[in-house]
Amino acid sequence: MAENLQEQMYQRLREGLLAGRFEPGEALKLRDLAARWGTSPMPVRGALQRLVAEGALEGEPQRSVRVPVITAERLIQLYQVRLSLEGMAAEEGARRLDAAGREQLHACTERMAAALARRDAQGYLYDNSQFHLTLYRASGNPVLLRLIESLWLQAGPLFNRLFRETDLSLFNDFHQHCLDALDQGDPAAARQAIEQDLLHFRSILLGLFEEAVE
Amino acid sequence: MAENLQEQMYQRLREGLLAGRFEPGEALKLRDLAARWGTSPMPVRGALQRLVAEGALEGEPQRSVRVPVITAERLIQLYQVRLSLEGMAAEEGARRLDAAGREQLHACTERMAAALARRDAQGYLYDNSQFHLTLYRASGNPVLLRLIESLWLQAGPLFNRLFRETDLSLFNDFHQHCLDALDQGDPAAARQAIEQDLLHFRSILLGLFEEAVE
DNA sequence: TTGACAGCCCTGTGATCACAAAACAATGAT
DNA sequence: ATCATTGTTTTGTGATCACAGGGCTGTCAA
Repeated sequence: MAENLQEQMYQRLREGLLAGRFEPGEALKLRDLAARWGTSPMPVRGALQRLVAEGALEGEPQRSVRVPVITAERLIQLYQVRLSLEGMAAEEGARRLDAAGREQLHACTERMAAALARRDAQGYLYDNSQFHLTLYRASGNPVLLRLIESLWLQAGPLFNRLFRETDLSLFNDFHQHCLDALDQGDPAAARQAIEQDLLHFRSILLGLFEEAVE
Repeated sequence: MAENLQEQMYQRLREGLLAGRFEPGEALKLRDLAARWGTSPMPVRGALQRLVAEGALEGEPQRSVRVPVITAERLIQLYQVRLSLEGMAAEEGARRLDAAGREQLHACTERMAAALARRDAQGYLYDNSQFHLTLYRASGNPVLLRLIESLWLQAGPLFNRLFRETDLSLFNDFHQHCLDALDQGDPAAARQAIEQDLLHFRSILLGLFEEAVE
């Protein structure tokens, strides 16, 4: 098992959040979660407060912690920052990525193609995140990495809707462009490919909002 | 007073951290702080964990929380991200800032000049932060703002050295350039001014490291 | 004199309890 | 019927206690 209970609770909540298992607007109550996981409310409290501090949940002082409801406006704001941060991480990562890292990225894209073929959105998204993460990690900037992960967590609650409502054919593949750029040693092109990928994803997510308005 | 104790503890710790009242590498111990502020260890624990989650303190699982020691490498990484994020916030803020906001910025620069004249580094830095904050706030992007504040907190422990060791004549003033750009309605120029300001600050801080090596 | 080991103390963690404020529901008046 | 108000329940917060793991020190052997 892990070191301490609070860390376990945090991981479970984070995982559930990224998988979109919590409804936006849902109130996460201490004693409920504690009872469900068989612990005292104490470690759950810590885990929730940590997620609030990271911006993944929102909680006013004396009230229950809630899963944030993402508006289209907030989604745009989120992606404005993601574009800047992940663009930088991609460019810097492209400069420093070694052969082993490139191999990992190739493996990821192959698995993504396979997942796409078998219409497995969840698998696709998982390897997608792995692809981005390993590239960004190569940038060697932990400050940057922490912020990016924080942003991913904030977008998490939207992904459950992707699983259900999205046509898989919408998933385009800018990762191949990125790989080509990496093999040619062109960091600027790698950055551009990543930014294109993010923009494409953003438009898909924004599309979900327009459907919801109807 | 405030709503709950944990929030008060958090504000006190944050303030002390930004003012550089804690030594880098210093271990912050629950019962010590609790006794000093006259509370139980519980709210202090929450406040410390929150600061760890925000990256302002570092704490391994079962060990005491410590004030991070900033290396030159980490400083460079920090400023790489600050440059990108605050540049974006400045440009967007410049686009949306209204007349009242511009008035506040003018007041800030006047106070900064006054502080400089009376050799008050602390006062200068305070109004400096206010200047940046009001400009960034005008960007209307809370996601961005949260990340920037998180980065400021990470650089906090360095500022106490500025108070003591730095020649005030080193403080240059790129804020006037920024104001000019704002009055002319030129967001790109405003961004450039802010970036110049950050780079200048960065070189001052890096200078402190070279002294320390001797 | 120096190295290792054992003991104690210090420190973070988790559980239980007591409390206050907020959310909810039932009851009453208009 | 609708809204305000009051009483009850729920829910987060803080304190105290019990526990376990790490670190430090003193002692003993080589």
